[in-house]
Amino acid sequence: MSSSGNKKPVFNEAALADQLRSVGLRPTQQRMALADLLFGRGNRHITAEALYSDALATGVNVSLATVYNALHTFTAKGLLREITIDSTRSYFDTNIDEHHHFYFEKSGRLEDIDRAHVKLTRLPEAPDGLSVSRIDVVIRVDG
Amino acid sequence: MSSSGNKKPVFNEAALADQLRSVGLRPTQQRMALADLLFGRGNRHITAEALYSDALATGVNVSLATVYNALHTFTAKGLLREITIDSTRSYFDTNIDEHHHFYFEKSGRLEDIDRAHVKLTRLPEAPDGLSVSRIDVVIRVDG
DNA sequence: AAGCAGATTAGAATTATTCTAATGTTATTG
DNA sequence: CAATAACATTAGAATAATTCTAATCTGCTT
Repeated sequence: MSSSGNKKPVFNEAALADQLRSVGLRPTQQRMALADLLFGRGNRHITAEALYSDALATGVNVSLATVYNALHTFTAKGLLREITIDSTRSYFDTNIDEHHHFYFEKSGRLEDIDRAHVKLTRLPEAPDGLSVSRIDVVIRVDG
Repeated sequence: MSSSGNKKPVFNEAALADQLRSVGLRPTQQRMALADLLFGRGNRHITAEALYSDALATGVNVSLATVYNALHTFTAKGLLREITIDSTRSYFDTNIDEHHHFYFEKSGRLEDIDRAHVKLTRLPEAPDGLSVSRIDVVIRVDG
């Protein structure tokens, strides 16, 4: 499957494998295939189900449970960022730089907004000496 | 149940009923009781399950389905605002003024941030002449 | 008071996700 | 380069949150 599959990886295999190893993950067949789908074709905002469909469509042999495992593991290792829009829509964003989002309510699509375009001022202190782990800004538009 | 129940409403019944009627909703027993729990004791960030427990605890006879119905109806009528933090945590906020939130990751609690404390500048245009229906800012703190 | 639209209900159904425990794969070690 | 241990994958069951269904009930209008 790896060298003669019907969809060759967009990224160099060795580089992908190294990226996984560098965060302490074994470059298994499934992770390699999913990582290629995720990172090999520009930034994506993708749901678990959609990635699973993508994988099946490209002939990758993987179970839905593994897709969830991989997405959560990648997120925990900082390779992805999870964006929850509502209780039935959770996206994994391959752009891990600090940035924000437009959310198109009709299509359910997300679009990145560069951090330079949103400035937060007079931000209150995190109470009690706690530290801020993340700031999410979602701009919902009605289209 | 309404006038001699073991928990009297904090709000004046007639005023609550008028509030419901003014948005086109019948002031039924269940809605009145839920509205009182929601609006009769200061701003709240509450989940459907928690409101259901509250209702049972105060002797209100209501089903979980009705709690969901009421929360969604109230939200659609603009009496509540729904805040989704992650796929398993959806809160209904009785504060419908424009404002933002701290989210305490350990406790799962939300806390309001007044709009005056967050300033968004250089906000990009909504694409295509679409209009912005809402902006959510969530600041996650690790405590 | 009657009738109807709207509301409520219990329980089944659905959806997204996680768990379980058996099997398979990768990396290491000698 | 075989044995092994640790990690990963899998199918299917289980769970959790929410929604649906269809029967019953209640508030409002006449």
